[in-house]
Amino acid sequence: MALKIANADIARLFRQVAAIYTVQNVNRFRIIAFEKAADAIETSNLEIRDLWQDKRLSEIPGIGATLSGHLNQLFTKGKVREYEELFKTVPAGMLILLDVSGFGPKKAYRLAHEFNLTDANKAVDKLLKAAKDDKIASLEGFGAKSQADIIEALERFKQGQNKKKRMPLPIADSSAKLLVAYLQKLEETEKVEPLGSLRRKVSTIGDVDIAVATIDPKKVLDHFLKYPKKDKTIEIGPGGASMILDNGQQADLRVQKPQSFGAMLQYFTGSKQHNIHLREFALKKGLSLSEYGIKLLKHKKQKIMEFSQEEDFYKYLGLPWIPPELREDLGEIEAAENSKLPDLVKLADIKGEVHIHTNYNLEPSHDLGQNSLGEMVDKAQRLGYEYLGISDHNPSISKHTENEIVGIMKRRKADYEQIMSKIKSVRVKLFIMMEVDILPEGKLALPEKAFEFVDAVVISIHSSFQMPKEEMTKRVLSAYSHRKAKILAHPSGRLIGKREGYDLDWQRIFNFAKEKNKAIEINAHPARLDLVDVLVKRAVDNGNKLIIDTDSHDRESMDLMEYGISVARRGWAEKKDILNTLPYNKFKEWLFDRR
DNA sequence: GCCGTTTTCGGCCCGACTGTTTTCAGTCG
Repeated sequence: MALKIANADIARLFRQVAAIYTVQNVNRFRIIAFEKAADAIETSNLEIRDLWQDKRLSEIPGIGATLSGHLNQLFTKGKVREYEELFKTVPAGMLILLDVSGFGPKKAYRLAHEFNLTDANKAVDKLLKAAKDDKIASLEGFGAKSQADIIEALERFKQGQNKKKRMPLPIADSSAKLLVAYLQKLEETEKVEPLGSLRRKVSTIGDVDIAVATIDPKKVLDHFLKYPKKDKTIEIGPGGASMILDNGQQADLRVQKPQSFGAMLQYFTGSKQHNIHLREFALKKGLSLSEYGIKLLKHKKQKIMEFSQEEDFYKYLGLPWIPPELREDLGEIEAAENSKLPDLVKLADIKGEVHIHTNYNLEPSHDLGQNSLGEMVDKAQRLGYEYLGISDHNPSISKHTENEIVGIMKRRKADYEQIMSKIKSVRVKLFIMMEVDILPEGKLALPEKAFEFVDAVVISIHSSFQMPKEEMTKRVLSAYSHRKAKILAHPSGRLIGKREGYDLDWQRIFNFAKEKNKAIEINAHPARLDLVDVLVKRAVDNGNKLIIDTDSHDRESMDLMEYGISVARRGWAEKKDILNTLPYNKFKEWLFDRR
């Protein structure tokens, strides 16, 4: 059994080690190695302890033999012997100060040493008092301003204002779209693009970052700061500005002249690790990259080459343009070099979806949808879909007898068929399906006789989330084995920022699904975005078929398909990997396959 | 400490900003 240690805590530990090495002046590349590993762990969408259990630590770039050994100790014993020794060499307060913004290794050590901050719990208060007693300004290398900054940073830290919460992609993206539309209204705006994690379509976003290409930065900045949804301005500079929106999100704008917009876009899209790798790649070709463009190393005096298009920036390096969703340093640069970049699935490839709820009342154990079958079909038609599968939640098994449930199911099928026959000029074909709970013992919450009235079912877990991995895997596989269970919905059960996914042996799930021709769902619901991108990539590599659903409980939610597409693209999925890109006949063939 | 279709040894990204500085160190992204 692995001790439950979160990624954030492991990353923090590695950064503490890096900080101590920094003040000890050890080889700086060893320090960078710890920091790089911390970055990789912090941004990983998988729990490191799961990877450790599955012996997949080597998949995390930057974790080699030594750090694997350290993690081994950490998960089995709760601590790392080498680190314990290291921690004894510095005052304990130093490590706390590292969490305060503006404090790096040198400052944290210097002050912890100077004021003898050996008690971690009292370090912040003790240092704050020293600063207020005017004891820092007189130290060499410090001054009145830095003392005031320290006081402010420590007070903010005490109020717990250090950590900024990340929000689900769809939430940030809807703000970004409004802001982009607003910026486009200005004549001086030549181009607008989101930046950073927003452009890479990461599942969780910190700030809304946007770039504008313009010959008149001042005018664009003024326009930005007059945004009606602005709450307050944070800062203004010549190259950009930041504001807080009325929904509490932070929005940053960067302005750049059109002729060097491409290099800037590339730089601020990231990820950090992608950019570092790309610069190392460029160095070998004698080129130095920055947000301003490309320099030739042998002609130091030469003017920097500018790029208005990101495509040209990559092209100059001898690479095809790499889609932002792939820029995570997970092999995309090598793939680009060898012309092996995937042809990623697109929203326009989608021909239907099958995890849709209506307001048809079959007395389910979970929530009903808000719109009728007719309304949902109408929406599907407007989206240009060829087919729609209705997967209402199963009737509550505690409130009904088996015979009652069979009756409800029979009536629902008849009602749905009648409704469809009455809708004029309907092109969308209907699949009558159901989302069925996987009960704790691995049975499906639908009587066997009721399966006669569905084409296929989507199965999912809505209770008993805290089971050990082995039991949970058996539970899912048992339910998945039903001949009509074709789709495992929101497979990890995670709720972004609220609930971690449950423990599953993914390799076994994937292998089973592949063998039995079943699908793994990418659920596009804003709070879910589940399966996560890294597991999508693993499934794709494994040869699995996936399906992207919105899990809509109202017709507007069907527009959220694009976020499921984002997850699929981040998982390197192509059209051929996604079942609901198939035309109706092919899709039906798959849905009714009972191997 | 990590990593490898030019290396199992010898490399390892780039620049902005800030404060305390007369030329740079530390922090951040």
